[in-house]
Amino acid sequence: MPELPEVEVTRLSFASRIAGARIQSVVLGKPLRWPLGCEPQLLVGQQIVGVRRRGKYLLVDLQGGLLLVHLGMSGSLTFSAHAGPAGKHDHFDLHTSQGLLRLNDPRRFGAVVFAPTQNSPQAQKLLGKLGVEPLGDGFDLATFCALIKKRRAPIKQALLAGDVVVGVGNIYASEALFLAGIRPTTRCARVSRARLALLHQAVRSVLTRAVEKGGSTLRDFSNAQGESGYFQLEAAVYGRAGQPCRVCGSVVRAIRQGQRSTFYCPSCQKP
DNA sequence: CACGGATCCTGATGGC
DNA sequence: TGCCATCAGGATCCGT
Repeated sequence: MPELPEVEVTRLSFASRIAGARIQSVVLGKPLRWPLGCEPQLLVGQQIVGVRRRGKYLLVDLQGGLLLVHLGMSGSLTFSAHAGPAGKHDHFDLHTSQGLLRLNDPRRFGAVVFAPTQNSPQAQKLLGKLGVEPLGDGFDLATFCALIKKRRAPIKQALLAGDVVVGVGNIYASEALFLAGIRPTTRCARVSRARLALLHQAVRSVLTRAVEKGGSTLRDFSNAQGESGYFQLEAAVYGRAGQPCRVCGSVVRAIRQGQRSTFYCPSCQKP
């Protein structure tokens, strides 16, 4: 489901409300992608210090460790004062003194994993190979160019891989490449430095705008307060195959790359 | 080691 | 309450 903007919007919607809460009980549903990695009882009584984000992971800091929460393709979090009974797709409930944090995830590609510290093997297995944060200071153009130039894969695949820059998923990869005027199939090494500079800026701007809009283009996205209706951000190319490009009027095309849909404008985006 | 494909799972949608 | 194929926001694992 969620790319960086949706994860960040989710974080912003409950981080301050859950901070300081004490965990009262943990209820697990069906298995998620990975096991929790500790006895649920270990969490009970711990205080929640805060919620950070790394890539598409939410890091729920506890006094004695942290929970790494990933929403996979179809996950969403809610945090509410009054807890209803768990539904069919509610697979992780964290009852706290300040409300219930609940993960709903029909496809169960998501996960909640406990780690004793962020440097522990459990955490590093998931976080250790992640690329730089696109909205942070570490996302500098020279490093971005150097890493991309080393590769031979199509540029879109490199964006999605997450080991150069994190948080860019299938929707925003197509959107950023459109903004930069780069054909998604172009091999990394063949993208000019000038266009990589445009792409570097496009990644920042498309993600920033999506966070500001409250999480985008996703049809069924809602934040942890259950607020939806955030669909103001119009995609330039994603999901618009056969429709006219908003810039030049050419017909937007859809192709498959690595089992994922890619959309582009054949005249605005040059190979 | 970098790459491409298969894979986990459920639900929505559209053709027949 | 039809059946079947295809597709969906992710990312790991495995063979080459």
